[in-house]
Amino acid sequence: MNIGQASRASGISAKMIRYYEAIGLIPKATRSYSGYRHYDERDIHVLLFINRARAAGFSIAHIKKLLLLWQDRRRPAREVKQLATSHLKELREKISELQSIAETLSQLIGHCRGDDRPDCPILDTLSDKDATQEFAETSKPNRLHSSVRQSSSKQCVKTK
Amino acid sequence: MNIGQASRASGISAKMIRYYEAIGLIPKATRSYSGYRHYDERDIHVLLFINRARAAGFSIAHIKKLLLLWQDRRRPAREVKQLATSHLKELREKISELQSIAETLSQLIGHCRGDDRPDCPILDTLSDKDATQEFAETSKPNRLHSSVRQSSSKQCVKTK
DNA sequence: GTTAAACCTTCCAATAATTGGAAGGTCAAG
DNA sequence: CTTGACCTTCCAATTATTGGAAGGTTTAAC
Repeated sequence: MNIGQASRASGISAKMIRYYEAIGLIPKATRSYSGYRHYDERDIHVLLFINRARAAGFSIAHIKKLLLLWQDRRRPAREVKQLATSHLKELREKISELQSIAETLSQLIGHCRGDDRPDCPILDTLSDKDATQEFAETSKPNRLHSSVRQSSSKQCVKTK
Repeated sequence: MNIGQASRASGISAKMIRYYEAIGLIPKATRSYSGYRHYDERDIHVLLFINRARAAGFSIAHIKKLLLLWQDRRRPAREVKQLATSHLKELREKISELQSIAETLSQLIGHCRGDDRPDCPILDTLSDKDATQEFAETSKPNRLHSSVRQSSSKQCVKTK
C-alpha cells in the first residue's frame, strides 16, 4: 500500500501522514526500492486510531501519549482516563467561554434594529469607553477567531 | 503616549499593536524624532475597540470590516448586524461541535473504570476497527487541538 | 518504445494570532 | 556617565494543515 491508498484507507491526507512521520508521531515508513512509502494493515490501524483521536479533539501531543499508552499492554487504564478527563475539562471550559461570548453578542444583536439607519448598538458597545464590563477580557488574551476558515476542512465526530 | 503606555491603556500588547500596524489594521503611528511610536486618545479608542471586538471573538478580518463600518458615519446598521449575526452563527456551530465531542468523550470516560488494570474502553473505542460510527470522519480532515493554553481556542468537529 | 496521466518524492511557503528573543538605539534618573 | 527601562527592527516558533513547485516513478495506452 502506498501513501495514497493509506490516505484513503485512514481518512488522513497524504500530506499529514508525511507530517506525522516527520514529527515522530508515527514511525518512519518502510520504503520501496524507488523511495515510495509503503504501509501495511497495522500502519493503517494506527492511522485510524490517530484520526479518531483527532476527531475527538485530542491535540497531537495528547495523541502521542495515547499512542504510547495504547501500545503498552500493561498500562493502567487510570492514565488514559486522566488524559481524557483533563481533555474533557478543557473542552468544557472552551465551550463555556464561547457560550458567554455568544450570549453577549446575541444580546447586542437583539438590540440592533439592523435597518438602513446608522445607529447601531453593536458598534456603540464595542466603542463605548466604559464598556469593559461587557467584554470581560477573561484575564487572558483571547483567541478564537471563529473563522472556520474556508469552512472547508473540518472534522467530525458524529455522536450518534 | 508611547507604545508601552498605549499597551497598558488598551490591554493590547505592544507586540500586537505593532503587528496590527504592520498588517494595516490600524494606521501607521506617528513617530517621535528618534523613531518611537506615539499615540493619542483617539488611537487608544481604536485599540480599545479592537480589543473588545477580539474579546467578542471576531477575527482580525472581521474587525477590519467593523472598523470601516464604525468609522463610516452613514453606514447602515444592517451591515453591522449581518456581520455580527454570521459571526454568532459560527460561534454557535462551533459550540455545538464541541459539545458533541464532549458528550462522546464523556460517555467513554464514564465507561472506563480508570484503575490499575489495563483494559480501557477509551482506547478500545479509538482503536476499534469498526468504531467509525463513534468518530465519523465526515469526509474532511479535522482540526481542533484543545491545548487551551492560556485559554486558546480553535476546534471543530462537525456532527451531523 | 515512447508518451501521458497519475502517482510519488522533497522542500519551501502560507495560513491566524501571538509570543519570544536577539541586537541595538534612546531616555530618564542617579 | 552609567544603568535600567524603555523603544526599534528582524527573525523564529507555535499548531495543524494545505498549497505548490520541481522532479522522479509507475502504469497503461498508443
